[in-house]
Amino acid sequence: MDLFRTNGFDGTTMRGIADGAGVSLGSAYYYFSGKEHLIQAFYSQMQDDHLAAARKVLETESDFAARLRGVLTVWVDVAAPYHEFAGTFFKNAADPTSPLSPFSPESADARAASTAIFRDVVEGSDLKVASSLRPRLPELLWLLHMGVVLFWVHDRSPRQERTRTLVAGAVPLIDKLGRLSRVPVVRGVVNDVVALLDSFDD
Amino acid sequence: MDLFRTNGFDGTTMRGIADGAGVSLGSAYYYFSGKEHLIQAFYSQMQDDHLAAARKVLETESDFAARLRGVLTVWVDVAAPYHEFAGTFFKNAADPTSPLSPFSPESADARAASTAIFRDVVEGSDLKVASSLRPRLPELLWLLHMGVVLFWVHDRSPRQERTRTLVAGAVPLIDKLGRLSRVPVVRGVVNDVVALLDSFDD
DNA sequence: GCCCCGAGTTGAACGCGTTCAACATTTGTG
DNA sequence: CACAAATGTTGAACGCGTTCAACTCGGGGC
Repeated sequence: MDLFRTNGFDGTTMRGIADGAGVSLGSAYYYFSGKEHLIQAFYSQMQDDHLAAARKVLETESDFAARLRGVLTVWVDVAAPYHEFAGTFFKNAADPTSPLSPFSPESADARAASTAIFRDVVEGSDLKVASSLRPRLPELLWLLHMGVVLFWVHDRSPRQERTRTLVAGAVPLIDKLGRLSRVPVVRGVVNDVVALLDSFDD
Repeated sequence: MDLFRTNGFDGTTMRGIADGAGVSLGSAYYYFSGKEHLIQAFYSQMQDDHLAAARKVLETESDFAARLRGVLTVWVDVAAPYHEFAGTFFKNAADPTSPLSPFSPESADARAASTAIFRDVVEGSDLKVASSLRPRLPELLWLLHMGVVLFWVHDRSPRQERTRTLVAGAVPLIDKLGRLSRVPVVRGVVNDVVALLDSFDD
């Protein structure tokens, strides 16, 4: 971890890692199938930290907007230490053939765990949305989360303030949009959107 | 191009490229600063092809939905030959430190050219949207395009049919949403969204 | 005591992307 | 024409991720 933080992902060598761990190069490969595998460790560590931090938020907040904002903001906090080399980190995750991709079958568990957080965000709140939309909301919020992550990766502002501002600004809009989804004129389009999502469920 | 198509990005070696071109390894590096640079060639080639194909669509269609759908579908057509190794292609593009990232300063020109297509899509049509939204629409459609690209990269269906279905299904919704944006209740939220976008224009 | 098996360890070796000092060729100038 | 500067060209060399045949070693089975 120190090596990655100091030298970045590409700057850190397997030989350096082996040396640092006091083992030979070959032994490093005995325990980790490759350099990518080391990222997995980060990935699930971050996920666990986020889950724990999110739970704390969800214990204290009951308002939907506050819950959503809390969960998203807390992710920025948890991910902050890794921001510097998050680029090369997510570079590998963007490869659809990589098991690290958030859309890959191998990530299904992690994705489900993450979606569960957002299900909790919705279900523990008093949010009222169009009935057709409700069951789709957790995965849509997860997608929003992925969008925030993408923004965060490209965010060069100190302490990732821009990402925090984005979350603070976007969440009330999501909240409003949720309410709006029940208005008759809007509900029609919302139902269409949900129908489109359903059609991709094979 | 043949080599990339046959062996994928990682499977293609600079030595192989040099051999195939009948020059030495060193010469390959004289003309291309690195393997990444070769992707740039694809990138702009595809962009040019898309621009040309999009223009043809925009010459014949006047309805907004038809124009948008045409431009997006035509991209899938243009990109189809490269779909196999598009993964490793976009893997590098996802790195925010890479000049290949669609959000990087180096891609500003390409991004502007692409956004211009969508400006044409909007301005050449009879679309009526909330006045505040209109100037933002081109970049929002470009963002939609990036979403389609992301979906396309992960699309394993033959001939990328799923992506085409997505476009066919999503475009009418965008169209409806555009109309909806003028309805008083909705307009408020739309204005808020635009205000949020504006606030990130520093 | 002996043997063996499997878990753990090692560093040489491979192919890769990339760099670079040396060389070859073309172009411009007197 | 000469000859220097600019423009190409080359393959050896470097460091990297990764592989693998050879090795060490502890602890059962007889």
